[in-house]
Amino acid sequence: MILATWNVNSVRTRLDRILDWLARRKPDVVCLQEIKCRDDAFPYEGFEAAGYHVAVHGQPSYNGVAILSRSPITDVRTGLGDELLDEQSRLISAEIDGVRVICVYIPNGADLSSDKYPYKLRWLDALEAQLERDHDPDGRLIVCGDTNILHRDADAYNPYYWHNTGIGNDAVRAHFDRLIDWGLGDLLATKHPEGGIYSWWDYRHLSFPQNHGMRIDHILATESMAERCATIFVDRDERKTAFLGKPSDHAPVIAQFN
DNA sequence: ATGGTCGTAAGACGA
Repeated sequence: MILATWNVNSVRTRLDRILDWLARRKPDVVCLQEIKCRDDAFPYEGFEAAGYHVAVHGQPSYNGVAILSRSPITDVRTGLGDELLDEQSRLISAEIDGVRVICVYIPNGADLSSDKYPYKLRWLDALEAQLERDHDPDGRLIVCGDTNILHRDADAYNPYYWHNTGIGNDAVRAHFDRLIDWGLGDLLATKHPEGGIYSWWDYRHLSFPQNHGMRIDHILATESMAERCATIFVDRDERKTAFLGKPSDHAPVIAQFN
């Protein structure tokens, strides 16, 4: 099974590029974030014609997540069971071939003085509660998406810049630690502990050509899935403008499981 | 290292 996660920054603007990528990479499961459209505006037809089942949890303008799968999707669930947090569409999960796949778009958090920062902490609390309540670290589980968390200094060009922000401060890193402690492995960090591999580059400041990026898109998995992971990489070509036109500011992360 | 870019949707706002 090939599984990918990709913050596409608008699924409608990026549709042709995503379909071209699906044809080339042939992933079995794709978790999309920032689709930025309502459920009824999602381009189902293109993905279904490409052979994918689709589960969507949309929202106009901001946020929105979806799962694509070659195998049938069952038991779709959305949100965190918290009225305030579920005003924003940031979580969808489904059962696919006996694996629970949770697709997340964790809040950015912004500056620590912003009210978006406590919102992020509340969101992470609720995610951890959902794992405790509904899932089993001994089961087959993948949690992936745009986590908006810089977990290790090795995962950013300039980690110090992020240390006093909602992306990389100690409190947010401690939340990531708790996900690991619960029983999730960071598959890319396990395979490539040296770091220096990024999944996001700011649109500004020529960040991508200079490789001034950060790894904030993760594929986390319980041990029974982690041990089946053969390869994992960031598909950097999808961040290139010259390749197929306007890219998202994120590149896909792709993992292959035996 | 963040004025400098995007997407959405029609002027900011979020990232």
